[in-house]
Amino acid sequence: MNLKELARKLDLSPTTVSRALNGYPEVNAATRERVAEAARRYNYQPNTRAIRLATGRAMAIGHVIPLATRHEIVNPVFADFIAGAGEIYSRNGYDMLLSVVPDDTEERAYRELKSRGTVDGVIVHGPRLNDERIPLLVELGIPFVVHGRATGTESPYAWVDVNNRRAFQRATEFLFDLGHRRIGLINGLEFMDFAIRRRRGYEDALAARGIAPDPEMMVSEEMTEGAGYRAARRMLALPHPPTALIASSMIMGLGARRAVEDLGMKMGRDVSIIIHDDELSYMRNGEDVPIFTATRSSVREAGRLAADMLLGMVQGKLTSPAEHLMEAELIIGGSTGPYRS
Amino acid sequence: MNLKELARKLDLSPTTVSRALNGYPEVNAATRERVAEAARRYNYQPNTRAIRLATGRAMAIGHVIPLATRHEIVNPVFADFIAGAGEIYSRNGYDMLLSVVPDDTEERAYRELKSRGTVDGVIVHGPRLNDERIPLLVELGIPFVVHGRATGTESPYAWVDVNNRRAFQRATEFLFDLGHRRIGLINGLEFMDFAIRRRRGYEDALAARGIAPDPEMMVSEEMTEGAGYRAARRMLALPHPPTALIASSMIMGLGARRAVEDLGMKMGRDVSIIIHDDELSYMRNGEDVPIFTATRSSVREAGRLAADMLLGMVQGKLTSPAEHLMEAELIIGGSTGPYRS
DNA sequence: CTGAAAGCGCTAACAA
DNA sequence: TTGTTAGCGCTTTCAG
Repeated sequence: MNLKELARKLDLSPTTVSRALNGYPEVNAATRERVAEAARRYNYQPNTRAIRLATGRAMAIGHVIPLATRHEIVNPVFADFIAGAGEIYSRNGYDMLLSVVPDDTEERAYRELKSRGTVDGVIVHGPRLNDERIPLLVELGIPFVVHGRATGTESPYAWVDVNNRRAFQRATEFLFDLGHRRIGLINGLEFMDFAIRRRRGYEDALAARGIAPDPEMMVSEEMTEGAGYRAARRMLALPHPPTALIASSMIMGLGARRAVEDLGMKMGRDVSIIIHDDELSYMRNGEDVPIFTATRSSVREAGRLAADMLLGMVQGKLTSPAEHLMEAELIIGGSTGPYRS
Repeated sequence: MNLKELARKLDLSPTTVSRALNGYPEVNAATRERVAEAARRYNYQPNTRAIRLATGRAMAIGHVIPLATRHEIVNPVFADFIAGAGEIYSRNGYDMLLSVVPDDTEERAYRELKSRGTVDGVIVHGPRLNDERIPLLVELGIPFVVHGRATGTESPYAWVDVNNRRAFQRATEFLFDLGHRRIGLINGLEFMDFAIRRRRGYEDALAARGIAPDPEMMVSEEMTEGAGYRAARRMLALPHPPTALIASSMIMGLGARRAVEDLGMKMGRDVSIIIHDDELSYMRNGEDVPIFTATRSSVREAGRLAADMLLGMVQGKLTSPAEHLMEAELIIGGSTGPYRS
């Protein structure tokens, strides 16, 4: 059943039916009702391909994941973020396009996205230090929102992020309060923006206690289990080993735990580990309190928020994200870009 | 730059240009070269929206993730699978659509996919026991490939899977060989097909040793860290506790390790844990040998394979996946569906 | 308030 | 080997 057929059944022109269905004000209320009823009866579904061609909009948002950051997908944060964004898209009739692009092809990928018109906007995942994608997207005129931030970029852009710095500062302080004095950091690669911020939080906490950061206590590696394993092993084998570790991701943390095991040490006695993004790190005395990082529901809200912002930009009816930010304590959204209140 | 403009520059009809660019045989070689050259010079990119409307194809494949299975995304296997599939899509000019759909809306979601024509085919993730999606997709006539299998479904369908049964059988045997006699299974929810197969592998190994499965040694829960934690705690607190655990996912395994820690036990002495999908479970004496499960590269190959099969179905030029299967030892692909050799 | 007509940018018969 | 002519199913002026 397409528009023309439906119109014929109703003895109306396709134009009127289209207008009725799309909520144009000039349609007679009775007519509109009749149209709506018929659309329901015949289970009319507009053909998206035709809409896209006619309007010139793609009705789709791209989520671009650099292959190098593929591991990002494995992050629970990513799943929740995507789920949140997906909600907003489907509510608004948009599709979500996932592209995993090889790092060396990234620029071309964005240019094609633009010239072929497959998406109306993009969510940028895994921002890096001085991320070149941001000026590129600005230049191309593709609306975008960054999941995270890109230190060093001076182009204005919209972003949604969690407070990585504070999370690691708090985690470090927490360990200090427990009596630890030598704390190792097992971090992701420090060209990733979040990793930089996490390190800063860790160092801030050290500084507050008047402790100078020790290079041997800080590892920056790819976020894999193997890297976490090797990092922990190395640190724990030092003449003056750490008594606690902070791991920057679930998967690195798993590796670190495994290293402790292989070294014949005992968790909690010989060494303690705090894992960022670890669900159980939220719990204190059995209560589900977020201690160090964003909760699952707030990450999901971040996804909704980012999608919301982006659709606003795409459709030209922008709103300030400010009120959302109040709701989700751990999420710092913001924009120096095109937002109006 | 669109087709018409390009044609005008070349003093040719849009038809000829289209044919030249799309490799139709009837075009003069010289003309084709001239066209290709011009397309390059003017950086001509065909408008996907127009192609889609004109051909009636969506040029897109949907990956549908039930919200209940959202956690699937967090699985490293998912990331690799997606990355593999994505390769094939982009090589063939297809887009990858990700839809995370609420469980109660799933049927409607598929019907819409069909009637709005947003995708040409679908990859079904997280198949369940007697999965109703399979007959539905067959009924709707949407080409699909299942990532995994659905026990109990008698409609024929194409699928790509890893050998979950064998993986868990081997893991269990491995623990037996190490001297363990009481082994706990921390499994995902057993309406998920993979969880059923894993349990079967575990039970097969027990049976081979003449050991009857003990219900107290088998937990089936949502694949979260909290569930893994609680399951391990409960089992380890039993009067006759297990000396080893097999966890069905990284995230459950992390929870289990945490439980061991909280109970003041020592990994490797008081209890051993094998985690499925755990990168380090591949390593034996430092050598990178897959022991229990699929390797990252074979999962990626599975994604490629599934995408390949699906595109074949979609485009009507089907080929048998048999040869791929030889390459990737741990992947069992197959189809009782529309494949010809 | 409703309709006629043109057009979005491509593809695919059918002619030449 | 190339061109002419209709569409694909919708939206969007412009008239009425």
